[in-house]
Amino acid sequence: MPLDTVFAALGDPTRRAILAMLLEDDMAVTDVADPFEMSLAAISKHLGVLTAAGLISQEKRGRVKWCKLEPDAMREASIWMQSFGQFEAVNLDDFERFLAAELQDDAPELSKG
Amino acid sequence: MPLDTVFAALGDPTRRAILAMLLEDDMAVTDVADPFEMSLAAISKHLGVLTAAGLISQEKRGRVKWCKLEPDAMREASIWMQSFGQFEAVNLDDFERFLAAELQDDAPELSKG
DNA sequence: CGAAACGTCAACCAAATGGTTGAATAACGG
DNA sequence: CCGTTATTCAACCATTTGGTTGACGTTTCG
Repeated sequence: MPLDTVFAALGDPTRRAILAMLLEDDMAVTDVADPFEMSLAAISKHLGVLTAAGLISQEKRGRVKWCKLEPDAMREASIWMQSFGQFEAVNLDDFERFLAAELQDDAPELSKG
Repeated sequence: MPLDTVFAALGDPTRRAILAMLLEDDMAVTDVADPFEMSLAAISKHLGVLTAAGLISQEKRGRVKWCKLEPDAMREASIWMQSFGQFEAVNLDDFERFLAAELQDDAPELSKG
């Protein structure tokens, strides 16, 4: 069941941090591991979990294995959550304002004040 | 970290099934357990996990403990996910700050529009 | 009162998870 | 070729997870 693996994968803060990093750019395994205070092997395992969940893909070029975010994998899970529609547009006003500010210029200091 | 517990809770199919049941109506623990082929104690544990994650609440009236869906708990997780699927352009740091601010003032009116 | 229903607790178990280390494999680069 | 870099594999370990059973406290009801 993809929902099982996707949600389980997202349940770990290290893996969410990895996804956040990959949001900015594709990365090699070693570079993904760099900011973390754990072994490369541990990160390699986390990447395996993310890959199994379909949240990222890995492609080997030469001796470097590139990790790439696969945002589509979250779609099903996201849709499942939204089916609990009761929780109503998560403050969509605030969210849209956030997005507008975000997409408008490069680095808005929105949390300021 | 709420995201940890929410995602981890959602990673189990039994617990997702329970949430789906509670979508229809509040239920007593025994009735929640009924359709499952596992012990009442096991379901009780699952309900504990869901409660710890804030995804449901439990209120005891008489000898019956009623379980109620708390859809708000999914908001943060849902927003987090949507940032990947649809809004790759957002700055994740800003986004985390937005989330923090958003959740700080206690579930701003989400009642339907 | 005494029995049954509701639910949790405690002890236990197997399997999965998240981490470690050290050796192994593969590809570059001098 | 040989050393170095990139990554995984294998074995191991501690902890958590998801389940079981049986005993236990409450509340309801005949």
